[in-house]
Order: sequence, then C-alpha cells, then structure tokens
Amino acid sequence: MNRPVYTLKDIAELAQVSRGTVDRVVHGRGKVSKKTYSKVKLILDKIDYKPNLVAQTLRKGVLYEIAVLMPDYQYEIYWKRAFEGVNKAITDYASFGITIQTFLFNPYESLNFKQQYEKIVSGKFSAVLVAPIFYKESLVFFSKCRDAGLPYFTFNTYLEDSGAITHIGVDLFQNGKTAGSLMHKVLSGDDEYLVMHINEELKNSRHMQEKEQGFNQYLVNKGVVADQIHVLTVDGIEKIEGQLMQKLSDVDKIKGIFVTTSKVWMVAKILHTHALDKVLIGSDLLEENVHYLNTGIIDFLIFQNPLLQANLGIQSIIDHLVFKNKIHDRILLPIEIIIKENLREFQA
Amino acid sequence: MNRPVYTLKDIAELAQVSRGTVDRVVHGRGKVSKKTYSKVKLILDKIDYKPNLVAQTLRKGVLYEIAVLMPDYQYEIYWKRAFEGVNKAITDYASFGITIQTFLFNPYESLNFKQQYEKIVSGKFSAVLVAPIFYKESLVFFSKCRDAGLPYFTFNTYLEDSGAITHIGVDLFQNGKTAGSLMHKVLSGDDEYLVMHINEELKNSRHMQEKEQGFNQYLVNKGVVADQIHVLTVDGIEKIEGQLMQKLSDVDKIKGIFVTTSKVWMVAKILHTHALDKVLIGSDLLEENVHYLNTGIIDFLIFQNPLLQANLGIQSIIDHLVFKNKIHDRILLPIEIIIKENLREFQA
DNA sequence: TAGGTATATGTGCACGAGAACATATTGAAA
DNA sequence: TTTCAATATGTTCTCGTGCACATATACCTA
Repeated sequence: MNRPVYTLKDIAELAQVSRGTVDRVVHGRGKVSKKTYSKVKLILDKIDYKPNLVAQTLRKGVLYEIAVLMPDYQYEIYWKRAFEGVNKAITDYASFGITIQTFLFNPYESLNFKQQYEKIVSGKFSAVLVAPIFYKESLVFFSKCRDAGLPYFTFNTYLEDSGAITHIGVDLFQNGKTAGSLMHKVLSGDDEYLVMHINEELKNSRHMQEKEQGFNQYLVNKGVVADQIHVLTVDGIEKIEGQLMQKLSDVDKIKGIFVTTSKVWMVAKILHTHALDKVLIGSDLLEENVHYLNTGIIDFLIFQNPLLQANLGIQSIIDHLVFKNKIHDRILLPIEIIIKENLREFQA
Repeated sequence: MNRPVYTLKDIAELAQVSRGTVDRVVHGRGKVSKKTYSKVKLILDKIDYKPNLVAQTLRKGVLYEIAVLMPDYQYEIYWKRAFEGVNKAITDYASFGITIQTFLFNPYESLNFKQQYEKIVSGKFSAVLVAPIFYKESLVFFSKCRDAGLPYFTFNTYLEDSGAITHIGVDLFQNGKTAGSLMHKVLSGDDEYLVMHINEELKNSRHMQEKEQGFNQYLVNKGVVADQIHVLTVDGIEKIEGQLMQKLSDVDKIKGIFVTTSKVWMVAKILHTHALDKVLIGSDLLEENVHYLNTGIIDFLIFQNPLLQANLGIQSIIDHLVFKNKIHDRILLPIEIIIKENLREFQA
C-alpha cells in the first residue's frame, strides 16, 4: 500500500552521485551537467520524490509566509468571523513552520486597499488570500501578483477569470433559491413576496442581484406568477421605514420579505414597531439579526460561514504550497439555514 | 507581542549546565541532583519552555499515533462520511509526524467492538477517538483506557460521565426542537403531527427519545396541544407500511411527519406510492434520503455532519497531545438544515 | 588515602534538507 | 602540454531534539 519514503541520500546512492547534486536537480539550481541531470531526474520522477517537510522546516525555520488581505471588522462587523478564521489558522499552523500575516483595509476606502496590497506585493510572501471586494482595484492587484510570481487565492467575493488558483465562497444564486424555497414552504398559494435590497454601497450590488435572481427563479418554477413578486430597492437607511410601509400598504397581500443584505434587522425593527407579522428572511449572523431571530421577528437567516471561508482559504493555500496539489478552482461552502433552534452552535 | 523562542541550548546556557541535563529535567528522566533540578526547573517554568515540534518530529520519526474506533460503513452507510473525515485527517497530518490507525467494527456485533478495542489497548497509541455506540461495552473500554493511561475522546454518541477528555457531537434535544420549529412554521393551526421511530436497533433508542422530547417541547411551547402530536414506533421494517397507513387513516388531520432516524426514505417511499402529501422531516444524507429530498417528498433533512465530527475529533486530539491545551469537555456541532436548494454543498 | 561504585553531568551523533564552501573535472587559449 | 577559468560535483555544517555513550564528580569502604 504505502510506498517507501525516499530521502536525498537514498536517491544519491541510487544515482551514484552526491546528495548535493540531487539537491541541485530537485531545486533546479543549475550547475549540473545534462547527463547527470537526466539520470537523477529519471529516478526522481520514478519514485515521485517529496522532500521531508519536517526536515525542511527545521532547516529553514519558516516554511512559508502567507499574507491575508481582507476588510477590517472595525468598519464592517461581518468580517469579524473571517478574521477569527484566519487567527485560528495562525495558531494551528504556527508550530509547523507556516506563518500568516494579516493586512486589514477599510472596506469603504479603495485607496486603503491599495496601500495594503502594496505592502504585500513588495513583501516576501509565498501566497496571498484576498477578499477582493473592490472590483477594479483587485484586478490591478492580481496583475501585480502575477508579475511578482505570487500565487493568489480569493474568498467571499467571486470574480470571474480572476486568475486565482482557488476561490472559496458560496453560490449566491443558490442562496436566493434557498430563500425562495423556504418562503414558499411557509406561505400559501396567493400570498405575495417582497425582495428588499438595502443598498448602502454599490460594491454589493452584484451580490444582491444574484440572490434576487435565484429567489425569483425558484418561485417562478413553482408556479408563482411574476406579479406576486415585488422588489424594493432602498438606497439610504433613513428612507427604509417610509418606503417599506408605503409598499406594504399598497400591496397588502405581501406576506413574506426577503432581504438580500445583512441589514435585515432594520426591517425587523420596523415590522416590530408596527406589529406586523410577515415571514422574514435575511442574511448573516450580526448581533442585531440574531436578536430579532430570537424574538421571532426574523424567521430564517441564511449564513455563509465567513470563519470557515477564511479558514478553508488558508488550508487551500497550504495544500497548494506544501503538497503541490492541483485542487479545485472553486470551493463552494454550504449555505446554512439558521433558525432560532439551531442558532447556538453557529455562534460558538 | 511574541515572546522569544528558547531552545534547549539557550536554557542550558542560562542555567550553566549542559543540554543533556536540561533534557533530563524536561523529561524527568532522573539522574539529576536536587540542586540542579530546581535550578533548571525554575528557568523552564519562567520561560514556559515548549520543545520544538519540528525538531522533535524529525528526530523521532513519528510524533504521535492515534487510534480511531468506529463502525464499519459496510454495515451502516451513515458512517461512511465519518470515515472520510478520518481519512482527510490522515493525509492532512501525515507530513507532520502524526499517524492515524483506524479500527472498524460491525455496529451490530458488540463482540466485534471488543475485539477491536483489545487491539487498541494492547497497542502503543497516544490517544484514541471512539464512537461509543455500545453502552456497556464502552464503559469497559474506557476503564481499560484509564488503566493503560490512554487518553480517549468520544464522538457521535454522548455518554455522560464517560471520562472522555472531549466529546464531539450534536445536541439531539435541540435537533428535535429544530424539526419541531420547521414543521410548525410550515403547518397551520389545527394540523396534527406525527413522530415516527423506526427502531431496528435498541442502541438508537436514547437518540430517538431525545429528539422526540425536543420536538414535543417546541410544539407545546407554541401552544400545540398534546392531542395534536402522535407517536408511532415501528419495530420492524416490514411493518412500516401497514402501521403508517393505519395511523394516517385513523387521524386524517396529520399533516407533518418527523422521522427520528435516518430511515425516513422508507416513509417517503410509502407516501409517494399512496400519493400522499405531507410535510416530511428526517435525518442524515443517505443516498435514498437525498433522492426523496430532490423529488420533493422529503421537505427537510437534519444533518449532523459526521465527516466534520470525525475530523474535529482528530483535531481535538492533536490539540491535546501536541499543544497540551485543556479544551472544552464537549464540542457541539451545528445542526444543519438541508433542503433541496442547499443540498449540493453538503455532499461535496 | 587508594580504589571502587553510584550518581551526576557533558558530549557526540542521528534525523533530512539546504546552502556555503571545497574540491574535482572539463575545455579552451597560449 | 601547460595554465587558468568555468563548470560540475562532493563535503560539511546547521537547524533542535533525543538518546547513547563518555566523562566527571561524590560518596563509601577497606
């Protein structure tokens, strides 16, 4: 079953050369005659030599340094969990010679994003994990990484053709479908639906679109007619209450509301003060959302485990660096459905 | 922030003794005078010396050997995922000097369980992870472990006061509450509920009880009266259809069925052949269950990620052995709610 | 006090890889 | 053919631990 493990010494003996020469072939450090090179290379390939990581780490002190570039949770609490995921990875892998350095940026300042990525590009990292929430700036960053020969991995925000080795995230379309399905199970035949976009920031707009489309597609497949699905886009927090109440009084058959962003608690608050009973679905485990889930105003929260995303991101990088595995282009994480009763374990 | 890392050599210099002496103090190998011992020990404590794992692994070849004792999925397909979780851990940690040996037993033969654990007890393992599905036999095993000074961790099946260092599992009561909540959201006021236990094996009975209690408690709290909740215990697969159809014709207000075991697909099959439309909730991602989830007969599956349980089990052991962390007594994993729309990612 | 034996302490090697340094081999020009 | 450089190959030391072995003290007895 298990093939024997060869060391440099073994190979040196097999090839009748010295360890140093084998080492040069392994690392392509030149200074090897063609003849010896091919002789050693042949053996190397046949036995699929993998250097002993432990020895490598002991010798080099540090095996790999990984950079993480993500928003600072001081500005957006959503990122706190992702940060924790990175921290977990830091402690988990420190003893094995892998160090991780975190670069946080203000998610409302693309300039700050640039400042941080400059540090990474000019540093001496083996790979970088990034949450590319700024579209244009990220493309520039990627091209700089390619120039520097720095492998990059993305999480949270998917950019098509980014050139990232692996992306770790969730399928937003499916996320919307999940919301649609849950709501459809709970409501009955001629009830009507409302999709709400609470849109402080343009950078989220694609996210919201995808979710809406998934939501619609599910319902339409189930025979809900387009007239039964309403959309409300609010582009300022102060306008929410007015616009929502207007909509609900215009269309009193609306029985379910799907909020595409994490600001669902604002809707919950409004429903609560007006004593309105609707099926309410939102995203993310913000403290406020959890509160309204517990009080029963929010029925479902859909959760894209940011802690796990970040943690898996690091793991993928290590897989790539250490084990040289060609892994998946895209790792899709579960879309978690959260209700009051299964909330606790997700908060741990 | 980061304290400096001391090596044996550093400490030897600080204490004005040789590396060998420090080594003897660290490992308590005797042959050290009281005076030197306390001198070295003092320094050791002050700087909180932790041996370099990498060097240790290089020197010793293997750092730790971990045994896993769990059912063979050839007999019960549920365990396949757990097995995969263990395998993942094996490949993940192999390079770091941690080897894992798996001992599978027939979950219908307690004798086989004993045979396997004997091998572990008489082996040279550093720790063991066990799914203690046989109550009495497990207690014996635990006491043998304690005698042998072998730390043990449990997963999947929780035994109170087992003496395990950590248990990894899900809260079954909460599992039942989750089912109750989901069903209550979907059904309306005077619909009635049915809890089904499909009980091939006594060993599952406690599981099923806990789930039923959680289910009941939730509904009763919501004002559902006890008369609306029916229970059907089936103790032979061949009797399911007869008993179920009898029940449903007796009580035609039953609109939702909660099956406490993973055999929910059998109920789905029956409902399907009789063209009955009920809200159906069950457990576990068996192939058959997934099929009926996809065809819409099963509405929700509640999932206790066995892969993650096993994987986290190994991780806890490593935390304990390598980092000597005193961690939690009990790790509770999320209760995952699965519908057709978010199924895909859980199967990966 | 010499001799011997416990007991205490110090030293050297191995683990496998990496890299600096040392040595050997080639080839071309004088 | 000699000389020198360029290239090719071999050797040795380092990383931190663990353990076997070597050496050094202390203690006891004749």
